[in-house]
Amino acid sequence: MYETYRTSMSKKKYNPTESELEILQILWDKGTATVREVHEVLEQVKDTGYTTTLKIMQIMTEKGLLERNTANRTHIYKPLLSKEKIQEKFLDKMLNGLFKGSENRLIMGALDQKELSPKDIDEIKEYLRQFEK
Amino acid sequence: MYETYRTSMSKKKYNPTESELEILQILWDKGTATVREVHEVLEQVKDTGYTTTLKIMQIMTEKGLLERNTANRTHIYKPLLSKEKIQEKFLDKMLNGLFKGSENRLIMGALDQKELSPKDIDEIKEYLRQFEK
DNA sequence: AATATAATACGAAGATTTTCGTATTGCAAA
DNA sequence: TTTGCAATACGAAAATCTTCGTATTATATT
Repeated sequence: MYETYRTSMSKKKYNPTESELEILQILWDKGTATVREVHEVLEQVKDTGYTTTLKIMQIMTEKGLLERNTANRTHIYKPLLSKEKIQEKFLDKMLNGLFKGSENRLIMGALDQKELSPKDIDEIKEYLRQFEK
Repeated sequence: MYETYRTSMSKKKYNPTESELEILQILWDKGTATVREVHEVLEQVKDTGYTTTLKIMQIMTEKGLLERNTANRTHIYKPLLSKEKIQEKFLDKMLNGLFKGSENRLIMGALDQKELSPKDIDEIKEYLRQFEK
């Protein structure tokens, strides 16, 4: 009933592609969804066909990024990796790549670009405290 | 003497690929370099052939990512986009993509992952001040 | 029951990126 | 000058990612 091909990808850390990431974000948001549901959100942002979305989600399942319930004719998909996990992975890549040696530029850049709420600011200040000596 | 093909890519914001990014980072570091020099750094990290590096750098020049001085037989390459510009672009992508809605998780994640020096911390604290109303 | 609708499966074409082999040529050393 | 090495040019294969058309089948509608 539940499928999750993971043949030969067990350990290999898998990097979602651009398209896969878009789909993951929709699934994280919804928790669980059918291809149709994902596609309806996707096509508002991107000009793409239904079978394209389907195909990518099928491939993602093969890769072990998604799991699907095939009990009914209309399959229901669920992400296998948490948003937090993937965020961490990408962040790590940035810090050890593009921002290596200028890590705090990433932090300040983020502070610049986003209007953070006073609450966010406080949260960050509080968070900073733990690093002082 | 100086080449920079920019045919038909004038406005199109160009996204460096994974491999291109690796090369850019070496060039930002060195300021200017030959293919050989770039390749010698690259192959310490990655199993790759000389002509592969050459080819990619040639393509990058066509794309307008690099400029090369062909006065001598051994060409000298230089990045055309600043590290800061690209950093900003990627950061922007993260904030509007993966981290949309949880922007401060990016900041806190960055604080976690890197051991920031006390100097960095102070800098960030100082920087934060400007956002408090 | 017949027909229409909607879903999956799947192969293959397209597009992009990456890798590599080979040809050509400049330059230095013998 | 001849030989050998190092550099570029370039095409094409390989690999990966994306898109799409078509076939098949389950479910709903009439």
